[in-house]
Amino acid sequence: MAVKCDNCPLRELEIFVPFTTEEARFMKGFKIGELTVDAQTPLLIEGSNAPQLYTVLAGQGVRFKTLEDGRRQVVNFVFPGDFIGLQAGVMGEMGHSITSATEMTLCVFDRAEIWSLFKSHPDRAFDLTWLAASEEMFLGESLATIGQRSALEAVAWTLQRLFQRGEALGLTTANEMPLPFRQQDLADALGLSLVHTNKTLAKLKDRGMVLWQDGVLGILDRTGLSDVAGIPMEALRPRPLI
Amino acid sequence: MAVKCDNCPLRELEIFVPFTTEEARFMKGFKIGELTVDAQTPLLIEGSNAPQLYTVLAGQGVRFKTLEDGRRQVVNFVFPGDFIGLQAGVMGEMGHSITSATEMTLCVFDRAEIWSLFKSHPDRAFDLTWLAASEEMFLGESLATIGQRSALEAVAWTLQRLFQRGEALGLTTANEMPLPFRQQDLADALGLSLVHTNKTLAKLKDRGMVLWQDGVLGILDRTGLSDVAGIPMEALRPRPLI
DNA sequence: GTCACGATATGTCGTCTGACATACGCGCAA
DNA sequence: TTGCGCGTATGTCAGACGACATATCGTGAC
Repeated sequence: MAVKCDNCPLRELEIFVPFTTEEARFMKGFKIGELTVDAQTPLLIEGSNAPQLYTVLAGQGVRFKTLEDGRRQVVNFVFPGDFIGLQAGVMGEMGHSITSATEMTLCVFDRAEIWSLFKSHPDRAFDLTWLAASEEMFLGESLATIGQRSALEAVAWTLQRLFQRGEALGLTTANEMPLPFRQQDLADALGLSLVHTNKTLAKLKDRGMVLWQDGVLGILDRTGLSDVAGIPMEALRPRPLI
Repeated sequence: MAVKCDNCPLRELEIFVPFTTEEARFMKGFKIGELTVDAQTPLLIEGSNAPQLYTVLAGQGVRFKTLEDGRRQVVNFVFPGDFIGLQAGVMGEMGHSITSATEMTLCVFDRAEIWSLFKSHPDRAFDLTWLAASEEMFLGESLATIGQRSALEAVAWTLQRLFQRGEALGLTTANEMPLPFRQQDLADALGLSLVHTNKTLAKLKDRGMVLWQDGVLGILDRTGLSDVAGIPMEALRPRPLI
């Protein structure tokens, strides 16, 4: 890990969420610095109370829980703009771990400053709650996917949601986006075995719907994929940025 | 549905969260009234933007999502003290529906007042975020349960968590608590078929661990159940009340 | 009383998914 | 070059879970 500030991609993000000058000044004080980590680096650990919170500026990661016997559940995938450490920030304990999947650049905040945010910037505090509620909503959908959908439906649904997120973030070019995760990560996200996930992916590939190779996801048949996934292929609304 | 105020169980709840006089005055203005509904009454509908939010004063309910083809995923069970409608309150849209399982008494709030809460009562706004983060944490655990645990483990885990919640709320007497849900609700919560849920429950009953009959859950072997569930059988921390 | 309906219970059989084995390609180190 | 580890791919077999059928019990309508 090394703190650095060059080549900062923050400008990109400011396109999405324009700050007022006062807000910018406050957030600047809120911000401790920037952090760049390598791929496969643990950022936050389940059960810990991290003193620092992050906003992802670049790179991707994985949120996951580990059961006592080693089984792993991927709770969500982390993308630029995501806020990391909210649970530690308000509850004093993370419910899951977070690890980078690629090199990541993070905006670092001080946990103790959350209070001042609630006191002096209620609109930003509201955004924080919005993020938490949004995450809760997504987890509810994931629950429905894992609980109710078949393996084929679940994989199609997940790839579609990932691509929708990519589109909302401008990570896509034509019908492709970077997806630097392993099949094992997807399997752990869906509660499927690695082998069955692989075979299910092969089925979607055979049907000419998706192509996921070398860390790049390609959507070849949007409508077909939507039919299998059971949700319309529309883009997502933008999220507030903390 | 009928609004009434007699026989109000609010006193009970105030034991857990003492308000300052100013807070009490504010919350009193925040509160519109009380609502009592029969069992099996829809309270909030997925996708809707309810003008009113609730805190559960008495009774139990179910949060659930419905897929296009009718499949149902129970997201969580609702107990006294739970806040209902947060997603509609901050995002303008519910991600799941909520239906009462028993007769329920609810404290009614105005959705529009959430803003004033953030502006003038940052500590209460913080509690709101705490609740959202807490719910997110629980959903993460549920994901891990549905995704990773076997049917037997999952049922044991759920019954244990339900009993822990009951203990934290003072709903338990000795080793029993009211659990007015159907086996179908549990099945939909775990992504299992009704039949398999029934057989799994029978297995736990045969082992002398639990007894769930006539809306009453009895824990006969706490340590045995904990072993199967894979989590220690300790009580939960109290939650803030909105 | 009796009929219908919902919830729970239990058996049989089929299938979706997991476990295990094996193979291929690639990057990396000796 | 050779060997090793990691991720991906594919086949066979086994098991957990779902689908269907059926039965019991209690409640409510008539």
